[in-house]
Parts: sequence; structure tokens; C-alpha cells
Amino acid sequence: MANLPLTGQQLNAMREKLQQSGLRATNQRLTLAHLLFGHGNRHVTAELLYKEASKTGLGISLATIYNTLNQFHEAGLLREVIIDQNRSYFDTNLHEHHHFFVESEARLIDIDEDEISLGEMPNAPAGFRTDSIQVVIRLKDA
Amino acid sequence: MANLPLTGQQLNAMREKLQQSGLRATNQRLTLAHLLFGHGNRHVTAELLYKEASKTGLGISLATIYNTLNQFHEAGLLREVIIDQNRSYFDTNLHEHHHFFVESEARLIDIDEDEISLGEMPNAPAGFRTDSIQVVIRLKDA
DNA sequence: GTACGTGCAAACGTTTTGCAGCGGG
DNA sequence: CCCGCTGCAAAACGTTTGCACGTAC
Repeated sequence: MANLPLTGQQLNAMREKLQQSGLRATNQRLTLAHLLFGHGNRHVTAELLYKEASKTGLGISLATIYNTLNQFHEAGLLREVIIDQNRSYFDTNLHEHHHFFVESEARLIDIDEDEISLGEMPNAPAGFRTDSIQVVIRLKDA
Repeated sequence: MANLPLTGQQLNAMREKLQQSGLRATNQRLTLAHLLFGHGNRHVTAELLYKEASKTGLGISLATIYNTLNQFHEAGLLREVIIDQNRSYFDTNLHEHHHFFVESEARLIDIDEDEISLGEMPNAPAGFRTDSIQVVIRLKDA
């Protein structure tokens, strides 16, 4: 246990969140949960989170980053955003919303709910049901 | 040259298409172009196209499939659709249009233009311009 | 104590690349 | 004839997995 880089208060909030999802509150998960959920809405890749986690001093392996992201995703704590062929993005904002994607920087930007409205959307073909609707606006440098 | 599995007429149409794009009309490209563009609009993965190409008798390698898909894409003959983390899709329909994605089958379905209309779309943030707008409706089995 | 989580390294599937030889123009 | 294309094998990349050890509960 030793010295997590978290205050007791932050730690308890994350511990509760994990337990509610049926996940054990390990040091690694607590630290990653804090990085993910302790700073507002975020879009993270495994690579980015790995770099951040490495700075904490806890040696968190890349495999654990992937495991944890997938577990958090399955537990409904993260949304996956498929937008780039080369890497997976996870979004801490669980509400249905849409994204700009800056191709030159491989960076995601939330689209403000006030600035977008969908028009007529088709029904799912027979035999299927709509799971989600995703709008991606790809941006190039002006 | 020998015996391409194409008629002279099909061959000439594809040859012209390639030359207009500044690509040499090699046997492999002619065959792949015919598979891609000779049967209406298609959504192909490298894997699928490789299987089809293998049946022609011309030994077309997987590397050439990838090279060709990328070259056709760069030449503007194909659109890339990023929708699945595990493989790239290329669409022969060049018009801006949208897709259903059947998750259980990893299959793309075009959304009929009449059935969808976008509402209000946001302007690109300062310093960027909108490159494309993509709507993906993910489907699960009913 | 025990079931679950972690780290490591190796495996995986897709895509890209280096290079020698081939073939289109 | 020459440069670009092709095929092969190997590498590269992000991601997953098997297994021995560690740790939360």
C-alpha cells in the first residue's frame, strides 16, 4: 500500500467507484482511476495513460493499462471511441455525445451539445436494433 | 499478360481509370480494380479482397493488396471508413454517405440518402477546417 | 487462505517495409 | 532499357494472453 500519490479523500472516492463496479481496489486501479476520473472529462489512449502512470513511481505495466482500460470499459466506467485505425481511445464522458478528430494531432475534441443536432435518423434494418449513433467530424489544419 | 480473367471491354475501362489516376496498368491492379469497381458499390477489407484475388489464379500477394488499396485510396478511387478497430474498410462509393455497422458480423451497410438528414452541424474550431462528417449507426442483433 | 490482479515476455493479427527480380511503358 | 511494381519474408505496431508471483479481502 505504502505511498500512493493520492490524498485519502481522492482515494476513498475512487475506492468506492471501483467497488460499486465489482472491481477490487488495487493500487494500480486506484491510481489509474484517479488519473482518468480525477480531472474532468478526458480522452485517453493506452499509450498516453501508460506515460502518465509511469510518472507516479508505481511501476504499472503496459499490460495492466490495457487490462484496466478494458475492465473499466466493460464495467461501464469508460466509453470506447473508434476513430483512429492505429489506436483505441477511451472517453470518460459517458453521455452520448460527438467528436471532432484532429487528424494531424490524433486528438479528440468533444462537440458541445448545443452546437450539434441530428436530423432524421434511419431505423435499424429488420433483425437489428440501434446500439449507438456516433458522429465524427474530421478536421484538417486550416 | 496471358489470360486475365477479364473481357477486353472490362479491361479497357479499368486501364483507363488507372491511367487517369497516374497508376500503371499492371495485371494485379487491373484485376483488383475489376473486383473493386466492376460490381457496383462495395465495402472491402484487405482480407476479403485477398481471398477474392486468390481465386483468380494470378498469385496476388497480401502485400500487393495492401499497397494497391492504399494507392487507390491516395488516388481518390476509394474512401476509407474507420469503423472497426481490427481492420480497415474501403468503400468504392465516393459520395459522402453514412453507414450502419453490424457489430456481430463486422459488416457495413450503406444508409440510404433518403433516410438520413443531418441537423445542425458545428463549425470547425479556430485553426481547423472540416474535412468530412461521418455518421456511424452501430447495430446489435435484435 | 484464496481467488483475483499484476508483471513479464511471448504471441497475436493486421499492416508496413526492404530488397531482389520482373514487366510495363 | 529503365523505373516502378511485385512478391516474399521479415519487421513493426498496438493489443492480448499464459503463467508465476503478489495482494486485497
